[in-house]
Amino acid sequence: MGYLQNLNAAQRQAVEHGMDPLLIIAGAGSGKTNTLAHRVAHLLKQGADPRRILLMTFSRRAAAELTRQVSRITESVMGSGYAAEALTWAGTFHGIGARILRDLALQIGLNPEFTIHDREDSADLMNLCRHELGFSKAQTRFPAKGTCLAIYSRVVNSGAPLSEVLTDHFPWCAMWEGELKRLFGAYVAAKQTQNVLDYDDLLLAWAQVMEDPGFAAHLGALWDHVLIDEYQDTNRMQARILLALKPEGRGLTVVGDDAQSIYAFRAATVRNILDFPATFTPPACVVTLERNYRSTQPILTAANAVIARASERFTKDLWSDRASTEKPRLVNLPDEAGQARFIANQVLVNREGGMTLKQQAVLFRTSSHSGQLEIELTRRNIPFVKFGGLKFLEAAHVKDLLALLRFAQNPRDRVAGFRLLQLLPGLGAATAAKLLDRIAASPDPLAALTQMPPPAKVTGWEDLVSVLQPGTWPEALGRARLWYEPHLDRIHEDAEFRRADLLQLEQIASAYPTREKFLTDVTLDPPEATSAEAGVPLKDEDYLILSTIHSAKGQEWKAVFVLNVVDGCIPSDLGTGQTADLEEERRLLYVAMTRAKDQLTLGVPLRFYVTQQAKRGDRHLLAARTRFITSDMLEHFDVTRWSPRHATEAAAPALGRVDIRASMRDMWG
DNA sequence: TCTCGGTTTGTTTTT
DNA sequence: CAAACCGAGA
Repeated sequence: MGYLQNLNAAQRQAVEHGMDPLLIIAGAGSGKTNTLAHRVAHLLKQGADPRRILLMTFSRRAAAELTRQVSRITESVMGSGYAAEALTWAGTFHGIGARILRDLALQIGLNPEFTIHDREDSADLMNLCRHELGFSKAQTRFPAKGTCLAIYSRVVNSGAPLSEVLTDHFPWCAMWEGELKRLFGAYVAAKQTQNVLDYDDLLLAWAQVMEDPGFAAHLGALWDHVLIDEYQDTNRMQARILLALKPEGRGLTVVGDDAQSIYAFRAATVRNILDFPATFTPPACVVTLERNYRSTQPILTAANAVIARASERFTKDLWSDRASTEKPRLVNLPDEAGQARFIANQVLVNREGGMTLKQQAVLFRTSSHSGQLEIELTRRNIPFVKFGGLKFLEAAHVKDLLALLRFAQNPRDRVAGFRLLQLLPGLGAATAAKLLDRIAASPDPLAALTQMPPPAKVTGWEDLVSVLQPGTWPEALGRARLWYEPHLDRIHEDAEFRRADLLQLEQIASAYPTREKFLTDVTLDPPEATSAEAGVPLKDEDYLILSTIHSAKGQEWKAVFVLNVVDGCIPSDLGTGQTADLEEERRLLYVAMTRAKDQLTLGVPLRFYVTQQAKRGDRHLLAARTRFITSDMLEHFDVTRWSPRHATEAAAPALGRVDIRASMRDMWG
């Protein structure tokens, strides 16, 4: 078994473990994906049927990475020609849920043509209900649509009663409990009549299907092996589903690390991991991987020091035999602009030293923190790609076109219809609502729309009706884009950039066999960035990675920079002082630090300019180093100060023509 | 009833 | 500094 030679004892134990339930506690960089991939390959080698393996990961990207590794290993073991594409059940909980629900739709009282709402769509629908119930007119302010949805989602995902969720997480909304209950009732009713599901429904409906012994047995029998990655980020409902799938735990493997749990805000609970062993009799086997293959020991020492202060903790310290004399750097900087210039300098220094841009990443707590840096990078012609933050789907023009497709797919989808109809000049909210009411009352909404006389004072009605008629895919999308074209020009100043996005969307969509498959996939796994942003490089070019810490999960780079390691950013000051929230912020910093292989740099800007002020104003606040790095931990860092004041910087040096020695001198100037 | 312009508000993280 | 909201004019 040559392929097992590269594994250490613990990894090997995990790979060769039999059918009994197994929990793998895998610290950061401990070869988790590799171990999981080897286990799958090992199962296949032993004759397991790839179509009877269910593989659920946190993100689509993780699923793709895992399947890639599995196929690499199986090919080396069993010779090429053994395709890991046969792993037909690999994806996210939500993606798998959508697939199961669509398959079973007719048997569980769902219309199989259902469409899926993303977060913004759900918030819009919540808003419609909020208006209909008259809550938006209340004399005291009613919670905003996003807040309402967050509360609803938390109740569904945690399984806790509304009152408890309110007092624990939304105390300022507690006075609205009665209204919220009514609102959520209306929201659920609206989803059902409109034949739409939101993200939470994909899990909720699945969990409810599992309550039925017949369906539970049927689904449980589909798979011999069920493997779950990032188990620390699952919530109670997901655990329920899993348990109903494999009540005795046979063939069940879960992998996770409680120190990296950063999705509690989405009702993920570490209890899932902690309680896993004792759920079964005899208890599940636990394998712990604590040898780190990623980072140098000084980086791990610092990260361990940070996580050691966590109030509750279950995994041990990581260790590595990658010695290094280079401690992680903690750099004090005058302000955010200085931080941006420092990082741009350092990135170029690394690059001159032979590290490509792709081997470096800048991480931050919230998407907006990278604003200054993006400006600096653009100014210096350093290409970058940003993960997390503004999504392709959130751009108005993309949403417009998708609304058209979704409405064609499901004419009862009120959110889509509402948006679509108002694109026509002369047609506003009131008219749109009236039209939608009328077609929703008909058994065949599309026919009703088609036969309807054009509303007065509205132009372009006939074109809209004709583009909604059924057609072949993907030609229908081409027609849709052509229809949208004049509206795009009319609505948006920068139509040119946006047109490129729509072409890209068409490109992506043409790879799908049907409109329904495309729509499902695009909401569950949206493309990352828009091309409207400046300086988006081509795929094969070298570029720097900018990412939120959340989106950086599971990834690694040679050099990692963390922005704003300052109280108020990490931890975010929105955390309202709840200890549980605070602990999550600590783990967030830990996750960021453990992404680095060779070089780790934490930026601490001392001054923040307040955003809301008169132009050229000088209101600012002084920030302090994050509370998670106390002064007694500073021995693990190389603490320096950098100021651009004395730096005689050349105006926007182009990439490739950089005087390293000068920039190194300037660094400490 | 629609649109436009001014005012207010609130602002993570993601499937 | 956006986006949501509100009120006046068309």
